[in-house]
Amino acid sequence: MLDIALIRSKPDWVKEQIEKLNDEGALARIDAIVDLDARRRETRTRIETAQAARNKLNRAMGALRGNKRMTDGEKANRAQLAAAALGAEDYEQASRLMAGAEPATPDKHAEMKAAFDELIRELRIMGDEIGEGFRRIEAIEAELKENMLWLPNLPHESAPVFESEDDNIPGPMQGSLREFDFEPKPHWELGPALDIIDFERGVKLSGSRYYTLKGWGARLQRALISFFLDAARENGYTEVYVPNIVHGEMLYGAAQFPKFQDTVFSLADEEKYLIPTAEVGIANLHRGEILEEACLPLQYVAHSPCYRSEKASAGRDVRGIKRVHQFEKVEMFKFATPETSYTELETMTRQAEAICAALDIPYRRLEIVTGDLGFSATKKYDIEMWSPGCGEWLEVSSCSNTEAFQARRAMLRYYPSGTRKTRYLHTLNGSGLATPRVMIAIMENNQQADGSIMIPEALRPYLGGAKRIEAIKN
RNA sequence: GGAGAGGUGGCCGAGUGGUUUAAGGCGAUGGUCUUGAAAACCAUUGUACGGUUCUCCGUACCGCAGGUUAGAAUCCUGUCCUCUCCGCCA
Repeated sequence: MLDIALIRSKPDWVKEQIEKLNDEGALARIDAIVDLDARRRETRTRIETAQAARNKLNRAMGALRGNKRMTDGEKANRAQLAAAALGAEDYEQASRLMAGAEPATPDKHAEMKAAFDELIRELRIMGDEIGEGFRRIEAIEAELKENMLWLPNLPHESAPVFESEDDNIPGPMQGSLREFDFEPKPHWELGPALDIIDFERGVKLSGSRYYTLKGWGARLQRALISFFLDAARENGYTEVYVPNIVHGEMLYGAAQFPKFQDTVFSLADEEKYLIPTAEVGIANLHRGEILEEACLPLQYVAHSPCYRSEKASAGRDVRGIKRVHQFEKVEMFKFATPETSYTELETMTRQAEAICAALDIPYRRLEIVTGDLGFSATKKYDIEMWSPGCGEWLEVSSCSNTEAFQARRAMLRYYPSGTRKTRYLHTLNGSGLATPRVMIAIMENNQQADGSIMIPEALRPYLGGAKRIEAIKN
């Protein structure tokens, strides 16, 4: 979520920022938000003032009824006078009467019960009006929140302003392209040929976009996961294992919901969901807590399966394992102060690149332009590996700073050193890395003329020292 | 899955409808005292939102959500979670 105070104070500036994004409809929400916010504050101030008066009167009521120094006649008379004052909406006068501060005439004939009933009747009228007011505030705030939840994050000033993903700015390729003296095959041919990816049986089990890995395929994936986790740990990230099934609230916290609700799988008999990334769990780890600045930045890494329904991508990338409903990913995540978050983003991105370099696969960094930033990032870098079989660049990592966008939703805060004033943390996330696409890149780059695949040196310790996935002899 | 017990501030813990502030303790922070420290004593103590503007004031929050009441931590209903025992299970 954005800072409502920022929208309130600089609505036109916020609109200018949103115009840089490729997000139809977000702009119109700003005017609605400004209006709802003004109504919310006006109503809240008015109703809370009335509530303050009522609280005071209710306490005075108890004090009057229980007062041991007053005669019943005086109490009855005071109740009568107070009820009249309430009828005239003079709450101060009524309070003073009940507290015994104003003179009253003890009246032996006044009926205690009748007098108090009258007073209670006036208080009930007041209470009904206030109740109605709070219901109105709730409705306004629900609408305001709904609008806020649909509003994307604003781009950082350093994000290049262009329209779409076609304008993303590629950096120079790192590493060297393989030179093949044969036509390199795509992984959807290599996998079945080596009997390490079985598409048919995956489809038999679960339908399209599911697959099974077998033998070296399954082992290669497991090796990659271990390698990625070790690399992150060496960079100072604490390894965590998080639930793969979470409350919907966590998905709001990580800013998947409400906008991307239909990309997430939900459970049939519970209000819980399969995570689309381990980021969901990590981002909410410190939900509702207030951290001390001295422990920042907090760095976590987690491996998890990622479940994505991919409804919006029907028909795209239908061959192979580039876009599937279930895959494995190692996710890096940082909680940082606003002062350090952008240098932390650079560090994290370089760490993801270093993993690509260690695997000896040609890769490049893509600077994401404002029109392709997505919903929650202020600045983003993608890292792509070249796949000679598919003939395309594969996104294997995406590193983002969300500033306080997730922090406001999940209540992630810290006390700056020496103060007790809370501040929102900045959160950063980056894949490090995602397995199916890295496997594609390894298979397609390292394929040999005889059909075998060379295993990157960095992975060999995880595979019993094996150097190569041998072709099947016919 | 069955039975029982419970959920109150950073922590422990009191509080069964009201005479305006969730008692008390621990911890933490600041101060006094001291060469320094400890001890003792004094003071302070959460979060969000709104108003005010640098200091306060107000509202809400006692797991969560409803309800009863002029008034709820307290009574009622639902729900979630934790613990203990039993059953099942890797």
